[in-house]
Amino acid sequence: MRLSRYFLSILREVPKEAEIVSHRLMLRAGLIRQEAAGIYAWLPLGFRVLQKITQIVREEMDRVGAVELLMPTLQLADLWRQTGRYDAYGPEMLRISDRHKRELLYGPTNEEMITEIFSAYVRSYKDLPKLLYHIQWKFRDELRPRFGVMRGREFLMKDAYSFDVDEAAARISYNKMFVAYLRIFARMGLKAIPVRAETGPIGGNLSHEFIILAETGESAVYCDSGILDLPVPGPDMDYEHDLEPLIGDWTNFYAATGDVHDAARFERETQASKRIHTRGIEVGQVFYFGEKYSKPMRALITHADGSERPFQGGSYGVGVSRLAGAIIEASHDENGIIWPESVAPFKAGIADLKPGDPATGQVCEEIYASLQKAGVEVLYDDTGERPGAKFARLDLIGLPYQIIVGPKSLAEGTVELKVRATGARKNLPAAAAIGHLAGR
RNA sequence: CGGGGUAUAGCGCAGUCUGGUAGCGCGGAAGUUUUGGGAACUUCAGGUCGCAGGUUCGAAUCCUGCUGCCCCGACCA
Repeated sequence: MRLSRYFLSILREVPKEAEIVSHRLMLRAGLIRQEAAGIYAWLPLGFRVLQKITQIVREEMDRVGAVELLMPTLQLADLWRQTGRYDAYGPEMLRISDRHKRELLYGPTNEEMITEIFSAYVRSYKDLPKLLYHIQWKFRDELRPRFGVMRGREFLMKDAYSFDVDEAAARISYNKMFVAYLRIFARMGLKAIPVRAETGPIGGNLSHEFIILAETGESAVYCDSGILDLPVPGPDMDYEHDLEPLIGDWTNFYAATGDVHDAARFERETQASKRIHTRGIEVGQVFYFGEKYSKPMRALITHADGSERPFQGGSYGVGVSRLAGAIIEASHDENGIIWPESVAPFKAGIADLKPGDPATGQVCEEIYASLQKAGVEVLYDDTGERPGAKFARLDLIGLPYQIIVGPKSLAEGTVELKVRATGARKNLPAAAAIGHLAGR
């Protein structure tokens, strides 16, 4: 993409309303624009990031055998009345009525709807287990939205739902999702740790929150450093094997957020040298809830013995739009964002330091064409800005690599390749720079 | 929802106390000189001063009501 034809407007000054670093950088780098409290438009550069995050989530869901569908944002109030949640939910639910005075709501979640859909088609134990998911915008009318997309009112979520015949089977589904989550966050360059979460009135111990570590995170985190060194399963992970031992590895270490932290237990279970106290951001939760929805909604499964029983359900959320902010919290410096390559809006930026000069222009064009041909996503700064402005802008938007083409290095037959994360630069011939980015 | 702020050009702000017909910086446009870490100068464009009433010869400024937005707390993916 040529920057001169793109739609990108960066801000030099910091918008006043933004308190935390990710919010400031997202506004400054032209990723988002606030349209109302907690409601944002995703500008082209930000939208690309959102798409990258979405795609990683999608790939990992597909890998565990989850099946994607798409449910609407608007739901009928009557559906929620079946579980009593319409009245229980409170003012966080955005209630709407249509021209016929029919009561609707903008969905804050979809358990009722997926249960209704599932039970309309599936009756037999032979059809289980099933995992379904969708990636959709949701709305919660937060009293006080803040932190940009980290806590908006409208937000993009991946919600997965599991359907099983009994608790033992449900646990298998839960474990699959647990492992998929480890992979999702690792692929985004994040250190994520599962933390045992409150399960509310349902009971049981099958709920974990996934916290990514970021020093500017919103909640305190206490954990055993051992959990940070655990290897995340690779893409060849066999999800059909027994995952209990693996889950055990990840859940045996002490890990807690500030609100549930037990200092005495922490000291008892963790050696002093391995105690870590840092901060983090919740980006996902996995949850087994049994018959919470299937029972009141009479979503019954016929078992082998002829009996009919509600299915055992679980739900698994990932805050997709929140992740965009969370990744920045975890990866930035004083000059701007440092995108992990997997979610970067473009892999590289090319800067022509002397726009109008035939020599630098031609080399830039060649590099641009070659990278495009090789399928490398690249943003070519072909504008007439001065070098300093181009450097500052590229650093701010945080593309992993910068190819800097200026008369100085060109006189020696080289261009400069800069790695955003480390600041490392080296001069090398254009062909070598292309080869480096295009992979062998 | 309690407490505290704030609203003036795309962004950051001054002007409000003491009423007199709107200003600065960034950003945008044009030109000249520049050109390896957010250039300098000149010129230009851009505002129903959040909205609605009221007081006044005259309101960004004073009064009343409303709304948006932000911060702290409680709450949350």
